Amino acid sequence: MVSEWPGGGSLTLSQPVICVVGPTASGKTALAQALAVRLEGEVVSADSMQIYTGMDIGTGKLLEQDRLVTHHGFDLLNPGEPYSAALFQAFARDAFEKIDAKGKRIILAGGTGFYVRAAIDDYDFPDGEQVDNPVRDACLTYAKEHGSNALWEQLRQYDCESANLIAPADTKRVARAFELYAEGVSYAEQRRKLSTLPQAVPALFVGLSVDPEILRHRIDERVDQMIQDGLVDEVAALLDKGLREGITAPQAIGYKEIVRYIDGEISLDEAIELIKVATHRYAKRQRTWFRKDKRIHWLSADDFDLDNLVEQSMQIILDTEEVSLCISRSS
RNA sequence: GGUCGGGUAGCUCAGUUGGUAGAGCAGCGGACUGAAAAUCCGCGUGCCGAGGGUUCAAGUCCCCCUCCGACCA
Repeated sequence: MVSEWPGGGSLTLSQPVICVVGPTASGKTALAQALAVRLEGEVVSADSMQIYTGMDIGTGKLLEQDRLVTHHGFDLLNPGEPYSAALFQAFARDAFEKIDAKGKRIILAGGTGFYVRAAIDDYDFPDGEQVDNPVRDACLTYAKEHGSNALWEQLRQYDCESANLIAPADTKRVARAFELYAEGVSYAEQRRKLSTLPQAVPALFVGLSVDPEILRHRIDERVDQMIQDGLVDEVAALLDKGLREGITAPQAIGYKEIVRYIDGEISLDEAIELIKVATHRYAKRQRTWFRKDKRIHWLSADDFDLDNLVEQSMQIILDTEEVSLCISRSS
């Protein structure tokens, strides 16, 4: 029964999803796989960039020959195709049910906080155009011609409450609020539900935390390693596969900078420096995002000791399930 | 050795006719319901290279020392 597990949930699973979260370069990939091996499970990757075919080195995707268990969420699309949190939600839940039906454990490994929440929590994405939304295009065109402030003023005319929740310069959200308005949905109403959003899927969370200074060094080394591993060639190959035409993929750190280098806009050294800085900032945003989620059990990964982290994670998993059993017996 | 630049926030630099300093980047904090590795919001005390002098008042003018760069020997 679903309600036996923390958070309850509307998706019926025999065991809770184990979510491994944390900033980039914290070791999520390794820990998730180790746990999957230990628990006879499969890994679902909640990563907005690893879903793209051919984006391997720059996304830190686990190499095919290194995969010891089945991984889901890799290589779903070509870099020219757009994607969204709503699409990931559907994909992830479908994967959850299939893995669970096989009697296997589900490990969700995610650096994309929004995707993790979309998969686990009860986010309700209204029906509508998944991609290439005409309302969005109209908004972006309007903002381009009249400025982002003018677009925001327009939103205020139609949906004042939502407009007040969004910064005028945050064009993406202003446009999104317009899309929702066109579908008869209030952005403000959606936002209001956020704080009390229930879980839709039974889950428990393990987070890897790394001292910011240590993580920064680790990131720098990882970026240098990516260059040595052939990131430039990888990006060059992707240009022939529509990387420029995409909406989501060209935003990836490590890719947009190398494209500028290939275009002769900046030197390779400048590109490498930009990648490092962008990754530090990304890690910072991930820290902020996950920090506020009180469900997460944090483990220190300052000095990455996989066996130790697996043991600590197992303890958290066992403890949580014991508590759940007690609750279900007493109720 | 000489001449000219320059030494101001972690970095790159602004600093008007002398009134004890401010931008960008980084960093830090935050937001986040269909692009999220995206988008956006907030946070700026630092012996103004050292010492001395002029002045009510010096990052700003004068002297001297020191370091870096360029040029001339």
